Amino acid sequence: MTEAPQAGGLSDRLVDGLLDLISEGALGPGDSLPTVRELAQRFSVTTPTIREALRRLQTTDAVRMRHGSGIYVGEGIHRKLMPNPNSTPLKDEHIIQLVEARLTIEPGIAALAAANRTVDDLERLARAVDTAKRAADDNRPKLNFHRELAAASGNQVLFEVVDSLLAARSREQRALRAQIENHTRDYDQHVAIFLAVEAGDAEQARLLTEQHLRDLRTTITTNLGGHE
Amino acid sequence: MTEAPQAGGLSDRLVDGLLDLISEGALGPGDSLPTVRELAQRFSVTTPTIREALRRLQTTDAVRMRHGSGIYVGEGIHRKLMPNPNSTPLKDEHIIQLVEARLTIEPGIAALAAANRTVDDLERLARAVDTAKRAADDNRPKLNFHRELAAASGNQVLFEVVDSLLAARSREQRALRAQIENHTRDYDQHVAIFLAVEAGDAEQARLLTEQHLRDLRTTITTNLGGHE
DNA sequence: TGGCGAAAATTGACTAAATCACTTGCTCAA
DNA sequence: TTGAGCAAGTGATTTAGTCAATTTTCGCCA
Repeated sequence: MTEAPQAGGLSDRLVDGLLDLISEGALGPGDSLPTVRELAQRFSVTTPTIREALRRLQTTDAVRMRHGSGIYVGEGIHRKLMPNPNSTPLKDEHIIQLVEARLTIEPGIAALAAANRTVDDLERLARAVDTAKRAADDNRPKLNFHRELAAASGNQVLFEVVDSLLAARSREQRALRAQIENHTRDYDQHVAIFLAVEAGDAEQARLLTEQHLRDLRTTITTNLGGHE
Repeated sequence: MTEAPQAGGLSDRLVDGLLDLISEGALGPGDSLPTVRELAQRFSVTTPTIREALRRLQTTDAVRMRHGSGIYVGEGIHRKLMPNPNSTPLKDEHIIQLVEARLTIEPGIAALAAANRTVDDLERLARAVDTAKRAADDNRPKLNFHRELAAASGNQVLFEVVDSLLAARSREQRALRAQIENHTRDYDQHVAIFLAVEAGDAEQARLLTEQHLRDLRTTITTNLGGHE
């Protein structure tokens, strides 16, 4: 019956209206939107009101508001899955659940990557393996091995899953992580996984990734359980 | 150079301040927050400004604003992963990627569920199996089998992964889904998976789930790929 | 006494009109 | 060519209200 054109509050409708504006304009990340004042006029509301809708879109990086410059479409506009941008500090329990989730998910992704990787993927994977070694003096952006491995699977959704899991942790565990991780062992295992992916050996990539994450889980649980 | 006492914009600081308010007050979903005017006064800003921060928190269901009633903590406050709340319509390509992602992830979750399920999990799983049959006349909430299966794994992060994947699709694919899915086959396969989980047979649960999702993928790709 | 219903208080939603702060691009001189 | 500085454009925030939905209060009536 009622097709519910009035979904709810004005703010909800403005969010939809802004998303429509982006869709209908075929706008992508980096493209600019009208000014706040123009948007307010176009939707027949005042600036504080359109601003609330823009803040909601900013939360998921659907838009970016740059002071003095303008409003732009962000990378989040195409995203399907994401880490909670309003996250509360993680408890130890969740850190363990995070690594166990990766242990469940990533071996299958490694197998997919071995089957689907392109030469471009291999190049980025190789750079990711090295990134850990060269530390900070590099001018090129730091690449995370597990993130690039997921990208090599060719499935954007799986990439977003892994990216979200990694982001959820790195939000605050950076200090601890640097201490408890075994960088030498990680490097060797990353190299082994890379070689399996390069060779297109899906089963080997799966097994090596599983063992790699099993070791990581052991390291984390022992360093976390004895402490607090 | 970079003295960085100011984390960023005022709105960012207000979001953090509100999250701190929730954390320090040990508030959980359902608990109420001060009124907009009180919050504005407490943070020494005006109402439109605190309102923008509240809208950002509302985006992830960290808070809920109920007109005339008040502001309350929402379920999203504990969430680590979520579907994009400002999503753009999915393309066919992404729908296929979604089911392939599930095919990669869910068999392992089924195995975990077989190992970790409690009697309470089994009861909810059984209800989820039936839900599809009884359609809408039920007063009890509809339970999704795959969501409950993920819950039975005992890992909250894995549950959120599956929940996000399911939510991303169901946002708009409901009409299509009803047409292309084979409900009878799904029911039979759900029953088989349930029995394996109940028996604690992890490998059987993994294999059955893999086959179930393989069938689902075939159904979707054939009904979708007519143009490609 | 019990509860029903209207009025009042509370609270979020939104408007309106400014002012402040940051960016960008332009001009012009060194 | 370079750099400083000005000026216009744009987002950020304030101030001071009005409107609308909910909740509570309390008197009236059965």
